[in-house]
Amino acid sequence: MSQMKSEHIPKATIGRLAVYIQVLENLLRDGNDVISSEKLARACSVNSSQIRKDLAYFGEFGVRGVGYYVQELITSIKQSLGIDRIWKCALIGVGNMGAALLRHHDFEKRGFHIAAAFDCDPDKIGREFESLEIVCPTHLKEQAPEMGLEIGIITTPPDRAQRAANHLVDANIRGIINFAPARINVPAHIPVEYVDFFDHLYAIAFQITLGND
Amino acid sequence: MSQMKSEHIPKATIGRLAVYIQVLENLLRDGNDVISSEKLARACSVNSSQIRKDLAYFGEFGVRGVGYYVQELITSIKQSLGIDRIWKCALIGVGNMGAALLRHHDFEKRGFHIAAAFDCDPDKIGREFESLEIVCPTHLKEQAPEMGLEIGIITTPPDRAQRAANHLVDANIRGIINFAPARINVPAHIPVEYVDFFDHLYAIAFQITLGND
DNA sequence: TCAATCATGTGAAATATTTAACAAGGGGAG
DNA sequence: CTCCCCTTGTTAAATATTTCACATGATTGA
Repeated sequence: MSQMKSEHIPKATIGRLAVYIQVLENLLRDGNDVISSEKLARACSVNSSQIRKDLAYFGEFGVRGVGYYVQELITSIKQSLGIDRIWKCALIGVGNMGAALLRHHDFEKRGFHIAAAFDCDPDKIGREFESLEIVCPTHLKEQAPEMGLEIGIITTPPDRAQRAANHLVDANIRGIINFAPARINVPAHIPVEYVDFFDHLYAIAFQITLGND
Repeated sequence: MSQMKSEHIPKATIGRLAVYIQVLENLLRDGNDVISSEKLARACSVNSSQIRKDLAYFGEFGVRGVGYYVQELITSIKQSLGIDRIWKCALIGVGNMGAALLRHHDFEKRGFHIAAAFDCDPDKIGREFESLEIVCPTHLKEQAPEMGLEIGIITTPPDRAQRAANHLVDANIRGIINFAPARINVPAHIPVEYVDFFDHLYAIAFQITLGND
């Protein structure tokens, strides 16, 4: 059980926890059982206090004078993030991006099971893709509770994103990942994350350009 | 020419500029010619001062008493970010993710042209994918300058990411996007961005879990 | 032309995050 | 058992970012 202190947790901390997991899993694969915040910090390119502080939001996972047991720490971080279980997801929009995500089997590996796929294109409805029958989004409201769908993944064109969001909200989904390049409006209690990897390309372009002025 | 003040620019600002572009382009499509920071702020779910301050790093793009001319602002932001031109990219690792990116034609639309694809798998070398011949990464060093490749995209398995990075560095690439779930080491003058959309899934899982404690 | 209005750009105040510094505590050698 | 070493967890200081508040300048209408 994670010994959670209920302080406000910076969003940046959550992002770094994801990095720590990644690095810790690679360390484990290489046979490291124990690691100090100092060494982990170097591997993640962050400050070691940062790591200790990030972890302190959730509990005390280390042993003074020793460091952190890698496997244990991975487990603790996953518990803290709430990814020590399977999350069932509904995907809306089986276009390029949607199809790519359905094929991308890492979802399962990482604990996110895409259990249903929706699309409003009549040509697609009824067809099977990656052993999932494509269903009309109007059925979301009835299927979501039946199937226990909790997270919605929007992969529609931008002008359909809001409609997809409405369907998800209506179906009582608890959180949304939006891959469509458009902002959406949903009730405040439903968290939304926007994914657009062009952000990162822009960041690189900017940094390169900056260096050369 | 962007009237750039050389102050340090927060990374978060770059991320928001990408959001502004997205929202502005949708506004333009809907026939809005002019917009105030206040209205844009609401559409982006940020504070209006934030927008004015973000833009102020790069120049003065608005008209007092009026607001911003949407098309002009888009152009100015793109200039500021250095994305008012085509960037040529080299992709390494034609697996699931790499193939998906090669098929994803938005790259071209957004000004990032994947001009060459590399993979060290002998079965893949020589084959054509999306009208690109897959080449052995050892040829990067000779092809990069010839073709003017500037940005490297790593889509290898995690244990191959560092080797891919080394090839890119050796070929004098100027920036790297790493989709592989592993940290890489490169000289400090080469910017690296890590892309992993599971970060966002973790963030959603965390926020949902938090709400229910 | 002048006043009234409006929204920008910006310096100063309020927050938030990161880093540094160290006290607290576990482990091992003698 | 005690002392010494090592690394954590945490408080306090330093930085960075965001928000507020308003002076500045452009536009419009009388």
